Amino acid sequence: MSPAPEAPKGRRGRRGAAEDTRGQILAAARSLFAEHGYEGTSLRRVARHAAVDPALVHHYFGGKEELFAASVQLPADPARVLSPVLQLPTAQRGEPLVRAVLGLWESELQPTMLTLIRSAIGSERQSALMREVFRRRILTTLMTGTDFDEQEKELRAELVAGQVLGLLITRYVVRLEPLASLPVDEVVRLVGPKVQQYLTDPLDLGPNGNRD
Amino acid sequence: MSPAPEAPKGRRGRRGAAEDTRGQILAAARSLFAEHGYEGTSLRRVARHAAVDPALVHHYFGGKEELFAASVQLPADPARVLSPVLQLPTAQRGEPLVRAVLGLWESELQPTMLTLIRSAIGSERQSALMREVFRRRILTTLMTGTDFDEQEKELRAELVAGQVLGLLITRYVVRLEPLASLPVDEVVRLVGPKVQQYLTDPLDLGPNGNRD
DNA sequence: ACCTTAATTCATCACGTGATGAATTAAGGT
DNA sequence: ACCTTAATTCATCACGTGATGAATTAAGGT
Repeated sequence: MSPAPEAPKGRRGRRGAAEDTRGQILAAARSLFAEHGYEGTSLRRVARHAAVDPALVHHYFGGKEELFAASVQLPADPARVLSPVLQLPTAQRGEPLVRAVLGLWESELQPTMLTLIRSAIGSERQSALMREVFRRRILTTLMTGTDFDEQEKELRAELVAGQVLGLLITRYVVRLEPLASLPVDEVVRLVGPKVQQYLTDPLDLGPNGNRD
Repeated sequence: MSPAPEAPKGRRGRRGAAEDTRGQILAAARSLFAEHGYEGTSLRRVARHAAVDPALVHHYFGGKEELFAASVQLPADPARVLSPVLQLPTAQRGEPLVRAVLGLWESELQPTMLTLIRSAIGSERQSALMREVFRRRILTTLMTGTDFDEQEKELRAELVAGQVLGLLITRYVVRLEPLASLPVDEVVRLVGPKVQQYLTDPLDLGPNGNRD
C-alpha cells in the first residue's frame, strides 16, 4: 500500500550492484522463446517479463537475433553428450542413445531444447538448417562401425532420428500423459530396443520376428 | 514492354467474371502458412503473393484468424481415413495405419498437413490443443479391441503416435534425404512393423527378440 | 435499360514492432 | 575526492501490422 521506496518507478541511472539484469533478461527470453517461439516473442514482452526497460535488451544483447542466439547457446557441446554412446559397439547403442538424449532434456537445458525443437520445425528456413546439422553432425557419427552401404547407413540413421524425435515431441512438447510422467529408465526400456532395431536389425523385420 | 491494357494497375471496381480471387487468396495463404507458420505470415504478404489488394483478404475471410481457419479446413474428416484401419484386428493394424497416414500426406492436403503439424508444435497454446485432440479422437479409437488395461492402452497409443509423428517430421518437414524420396510402400514396410510392435508386442521386447 | 449487389481499390487508423541516441545516475577503481 | 565507465531511463523513429469504411466499377438478374 505504501509507495515502496525500494522500487522507485522511474529512477534513472545505475542500480545497486549484483542485480544480474542481463541474467534476468536471458532467463525471461529463454522461457518466452520456449513457449511462443521466435516470431511469437517480442523484445518488449521479454523486457516486461524481466521487469526491465526494453532498451536494456538492446544494451546487453544488441538485437533480437542476438538475444535469440544467446538464449539458445548450449553450455555443453551436445556432440560430447553422444560421444560415450559411440564408444559402444553398434549392437548395444540403442538404450544408451535414448538415455543420453533424454538426459539432455531432463536437465536445466530443457527450455533451450524446447526452443530449438520448436523453431527447427516451425518454419521452412529453420527446417533446412536442421537438415544440414543432421547431415553434418549426427549422420556421419551415429553409424560408425557398421558395414552397411552408405545409403543404408543414412536411412537407418534417419529412422532412428525419427523415432527419437517423435519420442521427444510426444513426451516434452505435446506432453501426452502417461508417457510424459514416466521415469526415464522406463522410457529407455520401452524405446531403446526399437532404436536398436533400426540401428542393426534386418530392415523390414516384422513384429516379434514374423517369419512366415 | 507495352503498357498491357489487360492488367490496368489501379482500375477499381468489379473484374471480369471467373477469376476466383477467393481461391487464389486461399491458395497463397495455404502455401505461406505451410512455409512460415501463422506468426510468420502477414496478411499483406498473402495478398501480395495472390496479386491482390490486402483489403480483399478481409473482404473474403474477415480476418487473419478466419483465413487461417479456412486454410486449415480439411475437405475430408481424417477420422474417416483411419476408420478402415480400425476394422482390422489389432494384430494387423501396423502397416495399414502407416499407409493411411502417409496417404493423407501424399495427397493435395500436404500443405495443410504441414501447416497443422508446424503450428501444433510451434507454440505452447497450439500444443495444448493437439494434446486434447489426441486424447479425444485418436487414443480412444486406436486401441479398441485389445484387452490391455487402460494405462497400457494409453501408453501404447502414445508410443505409436510418437513413432508416426517422428516419421512424418523427418520425411515431410525436415525432409531428410534418402527417407524423403522413398516410395510409400517401402516406408510402410520399414516403419509399419515397429508400429505393430508398439500396438501388440510385449512392451519391452529387445531387438530381434532378445531372450537372454 | 435499370438497379441491386458483389468485387475491387484507396486512404487511413491505431498500435506494436525493433531500434537508436541522448540524458541521467551510480559503481568502483585510483 | 575524482573520474571513467557501466547501467538505466526516456523520447523518439520508421515501419509493418491487422483492420475499417467509403468510393468506384462492373456483373447479372429483372
